[in-house]
Amino acid sequence: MAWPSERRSESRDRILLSAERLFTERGFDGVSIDQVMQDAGMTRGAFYAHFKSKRELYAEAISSAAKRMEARHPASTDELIRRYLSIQHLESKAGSCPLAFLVSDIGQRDTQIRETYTRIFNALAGKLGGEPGSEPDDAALRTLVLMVGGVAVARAINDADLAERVLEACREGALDQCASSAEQRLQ
Amino acid sequence: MAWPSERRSESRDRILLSAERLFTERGFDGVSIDQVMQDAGMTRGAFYAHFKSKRELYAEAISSAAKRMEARHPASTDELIRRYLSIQHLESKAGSCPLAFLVSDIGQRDTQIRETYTRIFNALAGKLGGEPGSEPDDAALRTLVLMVGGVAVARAINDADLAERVLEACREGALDQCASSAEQRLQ
DNA sequence: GTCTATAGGCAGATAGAC
DNA sequence: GTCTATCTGCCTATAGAC
Repeated sequence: MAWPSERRSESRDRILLSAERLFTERGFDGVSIDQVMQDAGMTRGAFYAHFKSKRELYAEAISSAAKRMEARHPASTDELIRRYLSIQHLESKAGSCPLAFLVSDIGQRDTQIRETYTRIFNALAGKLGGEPGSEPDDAALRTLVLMVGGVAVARAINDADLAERVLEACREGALDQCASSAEQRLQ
Repeated sequence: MAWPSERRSESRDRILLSAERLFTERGFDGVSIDQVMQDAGMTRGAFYAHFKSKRELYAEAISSAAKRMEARHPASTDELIRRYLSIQHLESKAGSCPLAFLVSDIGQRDTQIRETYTRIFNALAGKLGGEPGSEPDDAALRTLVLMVGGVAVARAINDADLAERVLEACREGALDQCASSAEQRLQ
């Protein structure tokens, strides 16, 4: 969902870009408006000329980060799974998926933010299986949980070898599930 | 791992119990020491007679919450999966699993806290498959990611029906995986 | 050990000059 | 639109009375 009636200034876009990166990396409480504005090359006072509140910025940043990811999605589902469940994604400082990086941050936020998260989740699940436009099927939900959960867990644990093994195990599981689900659809 | 050399006062246990519930529900930044102490029936000043810092309390609370869960684990793996991936677990105000509820909170914390999380993760993974004492196998890692990820995602999304469907899809996947993994071990 | 009081810092949001 | 300055409130942590 876009906000077509709103003007997009260059400053606004710079704030949003900084917010995407910082919020995804550190969560809502881990980032101050001051830090976002400094990263964007401005001072605090200018913030409220572009956004109503920190919460509004957070919701827009998550939505914008998801759109940016979507724009770079590979054509093949297999390739998407491989890139998502990779060390590169885990360690990326930009372009990370808010579904995984913020999954346990969202439950504490307000309705608008949780709606944004749910919309993004549904969109990605729809890409992974089921008829487009209708509800995603169970296999797609499982695959997406393996992707989101795998990245979230690998980021939490403090053991690089175990993190790699988690990513690999989930990658195999997700690819298997996708293959057998596509097979079933051909029957 | 316990701290056997430390005395356990009744007050200390009450603080810890409140911290388990509040931190698991709202995360590190979502809870103040004031709130924990009020919940435990004391005032702020008494806190530092029992814990060195908020971070220390957080680490101990996560560890303690995991131990409390473990003590109530059912004998059967299937039953564990069913209870973990249930609405009751999702909505429980106490006895929830910090692995799922805090998964994307942990990456922002210090080494001690991340080590605690990793240790708990390994312990639960070991219960789900592989030889006891050695490293958990890939199927166990996948099963645990489905459980942790399923609960985390279901908590994040703002759609009760979809949350139920996510839990159910993960439950089926985890039970299937467990069954076929046990089968393989018998061969 | 528990209390009240407070130090010292940082946060979100606003006001008004330019 | 962007700046500096400030209001207001909450936080962690400590000091000192009891």
